[in-house]
Amino acid sequence: MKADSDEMQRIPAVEKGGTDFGELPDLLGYELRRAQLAVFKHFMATVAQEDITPGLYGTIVLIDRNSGMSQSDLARALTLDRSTMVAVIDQLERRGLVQRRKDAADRRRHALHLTDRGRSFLDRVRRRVDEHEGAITRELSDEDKAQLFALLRKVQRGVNG
Amino acid sequence: MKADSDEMQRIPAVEKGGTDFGELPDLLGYELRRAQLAVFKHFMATVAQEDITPGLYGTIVLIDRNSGMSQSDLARALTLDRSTMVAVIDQLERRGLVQRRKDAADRRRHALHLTDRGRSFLDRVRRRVDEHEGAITRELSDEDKAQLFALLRKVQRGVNG
DNA sequence: TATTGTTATACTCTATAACTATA
DNA sequence: TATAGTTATAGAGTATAACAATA
Repeated sequence: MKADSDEMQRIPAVEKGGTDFGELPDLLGYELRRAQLAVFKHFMATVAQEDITPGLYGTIVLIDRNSGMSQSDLARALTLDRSTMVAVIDQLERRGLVQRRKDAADRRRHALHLTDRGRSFLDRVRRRVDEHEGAITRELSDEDKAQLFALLRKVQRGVNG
Repeated sequence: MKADSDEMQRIPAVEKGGTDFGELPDLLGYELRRAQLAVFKHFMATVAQEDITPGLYGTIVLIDRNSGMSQSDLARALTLDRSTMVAVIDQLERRGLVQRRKDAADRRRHALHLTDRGRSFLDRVRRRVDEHEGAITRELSDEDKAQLFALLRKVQRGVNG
């Protein structure tokens, strides 16, 4: 099951030769996709100088909070295959943000740690991400925000549960 | 901070060796992503017999509503490159759902139309999609739904506007 | 010149299968 | 046997660049 692609979008009132091709139905999936895409784009613009993606950011946050966790732990936490983590950690290590350390107790494992540089990178990026978060929710009151989070979780409960 | 607070997003409770690696911060992007992923998965499961994706469904809906539109029109409506549409329409034509017709007025254009089979396919799938929509919103009251759509659009306005 | 459809190409993200080294 | 990390490979979805036909 893949193809979690970025193709589901509502029609941005496309005017071409005066023609408007209308919108897709009022489907929750469409609206979620659109919102998510817009937020993703904004994230990327806000942290452009740092060369990082939401996924990479999440990875670093997780390693910071769970120093010593293994790549497989991380893969499970992110619902990714462990083979997928390899290139991710490769990249972060190449950039000097993360370090793989042989786990003494279980030598199959790579204990993951942020480097000093990784920590200061995280601090810096976190400020940007906070800025981003403030910007994308600027139209929302505190109550709106709470409502939105609650509703999104309700949807997830409905879909899964 | 954290614990199983209702307001924190949980990483798929990864218990491995009794270890829980915690959660990512309460970021709207994460929550949107998770909800969207869950909904996408549910869509795919619901229409599994029909071999269609949300993107393909949207394409067919659009062609149905705008018979005769060109591939470029469609690309603009979906915010995709027109080169990307080629393979999409190829597939739908191969499956006998869509037809390319030379536009008499402008012979560069391919006027797109659903075939009879395409229309009955759409009818069939639409029933499934409605079913899907009902299922994923089953935890939501009508008011909740209206709220959620409104909030998602508010976010988009905040991000773009 | 500009636009439509097309091809060739490439990039990102992800998965599966199979290998190795451990356990 | 089972697990951790790795590699090779594949597939989906997308974009860019360039070209022929047409406007």
